[in-house]
Amino acid sequence: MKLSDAEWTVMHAVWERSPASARDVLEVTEPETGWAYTTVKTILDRLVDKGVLQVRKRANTGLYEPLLSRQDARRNAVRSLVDRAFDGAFGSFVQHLVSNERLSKRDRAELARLVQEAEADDSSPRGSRR
Amino acid sequence: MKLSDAEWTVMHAVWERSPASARDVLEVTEPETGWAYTTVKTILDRLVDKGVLQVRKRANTGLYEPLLSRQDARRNAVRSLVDRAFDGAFGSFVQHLVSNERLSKRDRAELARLVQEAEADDSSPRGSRR
DNA sequence: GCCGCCCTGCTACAAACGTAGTAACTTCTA
DNA sequence: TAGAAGTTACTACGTTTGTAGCAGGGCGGC
Repeated sequence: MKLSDAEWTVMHAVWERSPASARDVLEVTEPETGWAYTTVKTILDRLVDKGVLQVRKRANTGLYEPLLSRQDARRNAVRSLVDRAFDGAFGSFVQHLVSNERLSKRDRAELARLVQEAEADDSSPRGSRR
Repeated sequence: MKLSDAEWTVMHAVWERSPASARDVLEVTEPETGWAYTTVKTILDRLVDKGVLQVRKRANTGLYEPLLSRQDARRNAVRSLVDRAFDGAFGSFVQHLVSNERLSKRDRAELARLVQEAEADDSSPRGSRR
């Protein structure tokens, strides 16, 4: 499932506040976006249509909850980027990151550390996942 | 500059064949996309409008050349992803990659190697970049 | 019980995108 | 040089996205 810019913004708010009313979302996003209440509402509705949010009625107010985790959304986004821009090759992507993005020293250290950790973790028989 | 899916596809072809005629692009993309000639033409024109391609007339045929390198396009795309999905935090992005994307053992090794390389390179006084 | 406020459900509308057709013009080629 | 074949310029049209207004219905306070 593909999220647009505005949808990402709303989703972040929902992930943060879930279950969140439209007003909750507005409160979180308004400072950044200056959106009208109904704008938020429209986006929420579209997200429900897309099946990525679920709505539960509490009195006359809808409470929205994610059906897609932030992590999964991120995974999708990364995959999509890799597909569009790196011809689906995760390797090229990684290579680009390390050689063409300016990682701060800290990022790089972090990256190195995490790689190590992941490496260590690798013995766990978690299965291969396509 | 933000590229759409179709635009990425065309750009890849142009990067590969530059300077490329519309027909060149069609040849490259057709197997994948099944596009009509005019579809390619439309996208090329839009890319020229966006200022990311340049066209030079050769006889009655336009030859297109990138004004944006693949690398820069990729950088933009990565930045945009980080902004949308990771709240602009490159660190979280990197963290996500290593802990939540399934890197193959090879990717991971690659990653580790590249990190090291980059690290070694770091002594060059290239400045800090915001 | 009534009123005001908030919420929802619809509608709207311009820009971007995906995809393509048509007409006219240019350029080989026989 | 006239027709064939390719190329462009323009138009088109449905969908998605960004952004929001309006009208009507319900709920909480007085």
